[in-house]
Amino acid sequence: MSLHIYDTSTRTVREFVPVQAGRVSIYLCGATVQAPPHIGHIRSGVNFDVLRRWLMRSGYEVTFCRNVTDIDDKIIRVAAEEGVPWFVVAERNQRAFTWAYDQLGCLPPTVEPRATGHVPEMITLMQRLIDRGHAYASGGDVYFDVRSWADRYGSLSNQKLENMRAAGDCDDESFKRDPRDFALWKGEKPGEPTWPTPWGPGRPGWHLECSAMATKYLGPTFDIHGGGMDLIFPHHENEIAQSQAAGDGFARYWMHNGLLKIGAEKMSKSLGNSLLIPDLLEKVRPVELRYYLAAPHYRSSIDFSEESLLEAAAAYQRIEGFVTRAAEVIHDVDAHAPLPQAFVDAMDDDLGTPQALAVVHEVVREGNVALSQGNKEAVARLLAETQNMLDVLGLDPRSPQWRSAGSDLKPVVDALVAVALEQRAAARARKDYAAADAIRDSLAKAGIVVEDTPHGARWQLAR
RNA sequence: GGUGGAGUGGCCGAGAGGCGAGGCAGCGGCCUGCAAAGCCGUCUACACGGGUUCAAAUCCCGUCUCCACCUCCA
Repeated sequence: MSLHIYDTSTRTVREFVPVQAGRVSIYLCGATVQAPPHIGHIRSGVNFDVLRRWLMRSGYEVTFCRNVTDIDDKIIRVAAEEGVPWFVVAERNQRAFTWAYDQLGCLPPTVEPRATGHVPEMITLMQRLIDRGHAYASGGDVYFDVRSWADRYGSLSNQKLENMRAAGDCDDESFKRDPRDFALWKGEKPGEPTWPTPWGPGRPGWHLECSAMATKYLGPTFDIHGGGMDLIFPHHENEIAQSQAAGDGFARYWMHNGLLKIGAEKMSKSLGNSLLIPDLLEKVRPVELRYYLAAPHYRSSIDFSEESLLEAAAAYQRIEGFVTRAAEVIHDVDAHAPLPQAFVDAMDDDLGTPQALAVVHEVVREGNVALSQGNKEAVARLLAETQNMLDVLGLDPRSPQWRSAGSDLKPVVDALVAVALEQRAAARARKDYAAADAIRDSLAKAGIVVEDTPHGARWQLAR
């Protein structure tokens, strides 16, 4: 089986066939940088990072474009409230997003274009739409004419034009020919930043930037467009309308990740129930948070709870424990060892990470058995399989990404703990268990967990 | 009103006609000086009511509950 993915626009699972053999182009709707990211934003980043890693592992060369929309109503409003220029807010929040993506081990995008850097491309796109009779300038704004595209508008979200409500995305609706028309460009308003256009100064509306930037970096027709399910309508519907009405093929597959809920309600900036990344990283390590986000299927919603987050951390520690113990025995891991077929099948079936992780856990169990039997050959094979599977998911505990900071102190601590462990071993040898346990207890108080093995004691930091 | 999705064991979370995914927690055992880790075994399921079928968590009909989107959203 080759990769099959669920395509929102056809509502079916389709075989993935790229435009160009061996290459995949992906456009992911990133952030509107009006606030710092919450866990739901980062889930989207992690889900599509897994897609990207799986495509890379499958031999594709991947161009991954993740945009930043750095101008919109809320950014302007927040800036006004703070009494700072709009770009101060945008830059600050973009940095927060970048930090969070990095923390969670998302590979940096191939290109990360910003809306305000692509006004000329937007102007070109608007001109093309006007020339073809699908857009019009009115009252300083530029609108997309949905009735000129009535047959196809609504195809992604499976809705009919007559069932849609008015857009309400501008101050004076009277400039519109139809209330459902949406703004490509918003005319100048007092106190707002502007860029010059043939139709007067103004700023981008939401939607236009993604069409302009996707086409610029990926071409008029590209492979996969992704984002959260809440973007299906209107954002992605409008992107399709703009691009296809202008004559571009646009995305061939549409993928949407499920939303993060809290208490059965969607997490959203506007609902004020956001869980921010720094707060979560006080409870679990970044890699454990990534496991939590990657373990359920990407199209399922996740109902956040601290209990399930901690469970995920425990599950990850089980995997990590095997990798750590096995790596003490096996020093050369074959990064090109074949993946278990069940894992490949799970990933090829619309990124079935739950089943893929079940395979990981099964291999870990086998690995633990091999480890206790001292079967080095089997341990080497199972460790390689485990690490290669984890690498696809961005969860390999041995990758540089997850090596704990301050590791230059590790040899020092190791030597100090070794002294204590020698004394404990001596106490145990003379059956002075009180003394042995006292040493173990005092190490535990220092955050060091001691485990006895047939080959001596080993230690690690408590989590 | 329109569109889409969901309800699975104590908990998380897959699966989509037959063989009980996996994890967390619990219980029993092995191992251990005691632990820890690990291993083995084990308990508890498919919202409800009908139907189809040799066989239904899975298909069909109906019902209930919940969520998302229908121009702020990832």
